[in-house]
Amino acid sequence: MGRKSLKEARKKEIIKVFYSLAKKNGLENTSIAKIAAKMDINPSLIIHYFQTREDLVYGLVDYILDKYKLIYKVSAANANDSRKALLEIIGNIFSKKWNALFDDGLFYGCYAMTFHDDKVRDLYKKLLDSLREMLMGHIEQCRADGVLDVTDVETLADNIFVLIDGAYFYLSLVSDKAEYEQRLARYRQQALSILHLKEVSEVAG
Amino acid sequence: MGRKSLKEARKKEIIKVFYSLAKKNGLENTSIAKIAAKMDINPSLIIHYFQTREDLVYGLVDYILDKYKLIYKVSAANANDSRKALLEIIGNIFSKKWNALFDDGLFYGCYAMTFHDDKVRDLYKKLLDSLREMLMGHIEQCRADGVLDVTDVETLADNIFVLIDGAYFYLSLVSDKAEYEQRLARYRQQALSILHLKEVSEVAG
DNA sequence: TTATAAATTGAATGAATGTTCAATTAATTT
DNA sequence: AAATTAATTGAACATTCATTCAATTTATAA
Repeated sequence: MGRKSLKEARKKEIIKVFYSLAKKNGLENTSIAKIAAKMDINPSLIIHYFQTREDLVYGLVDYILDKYKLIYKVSAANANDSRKALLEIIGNIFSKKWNALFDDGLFYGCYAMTFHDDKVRDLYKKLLDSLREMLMGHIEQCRADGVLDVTDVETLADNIFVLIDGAYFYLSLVSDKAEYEQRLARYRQQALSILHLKEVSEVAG
Repeated sequence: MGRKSLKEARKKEIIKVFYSLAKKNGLENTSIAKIAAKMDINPSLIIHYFQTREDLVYGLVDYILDKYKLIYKVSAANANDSRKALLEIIGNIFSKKWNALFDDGLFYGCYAMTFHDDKVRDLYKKLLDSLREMLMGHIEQCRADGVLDVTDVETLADNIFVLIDGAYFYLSLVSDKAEYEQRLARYRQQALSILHLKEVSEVAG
């Protein structure tokens, strides 16, 4: 009885427009009214789905973190080869795929919110911790398969994450394309070096 | 003739209040009106000194980056001993001094602005680059003094910075005090290890 | 066709925003 | 004391903001 609910689909649409506008103009310059204008709908419709702007922002954070997670995804082709899986992840992280997949500006913009919003902080913390767990799992698997010789898996994983976060922090300020790619390649090499892995051949994506 | 100008002193006062409010409530929740209310002055006075809110924010960014720079300052006592100087810097960076000196939340908040504001981007880029130059200078001096055995000074300095930025990115989400300090100590050790320096004794601060 | 439930609109709200301008107060020099 | 310059106030501005609520449109099931 009654009309079919479009709730979830519509919410996602709204968040996508929110994302694209905030990517262009910044989080603080993106209002509900502007999102509505871009979608050619009434602002009150956005409030209808997200009760407050706060909730809308939480939705955006969820969306962003979901995208972020994708970078760590291992393709089916490499799922059963622990070494290839690890190489694929490292490859994805230090590649243009990163930039294609999502916007660093928004990632840092929402990250800055973690300092004043406990919910956002929890979302970020949980995501980052789960990614660490995931990477530790892969490393552990490599060790079990005799591919890697490690004693402290957790520290090793942490070193990789420090490298990632530190690398992109400065990289985001490098506008020269050549320098950007050069650095990216160096950081990838460094990651492989930390893992005592050598980049022998192409890895399926 | 006429009244003495308080301009610079007053501007600094305003920025300090801006800083403290933004630290507590976030950059986007801190308006000119709120700053004025806190100072018990008229909002138009703030506009009188900073013509637009934009300029006010630039003032804040300057203020924050100046504070940031202080962490890399070497005390007079260690200025002539290249090894001690380097140890002091590393010590300062991976210590509570960092948090005492300034707020990471605002640092990241302004950092997020770099993605949409060219001026802020330039300010950040120039600061970070000048710090790299500075560290390279110290490392170079250590090499000249036979304290350090390095070939590629620039890469070495970059590795240190990646460690710093990567470390604090995750650290800012660690709320457990014990874990925080434990990690901090480990990252400091790692920095020293990268530099092939050993932490022998206390260093004057 | 009618009942129902969700989607959507539209108008209105009050509060807060940054900014303006003229008027006033306060300090300093001649 | 008069002139001068800066500090500061106070009132007003148009905009934008998130949010409210009632009314209307649209799709689906009975």
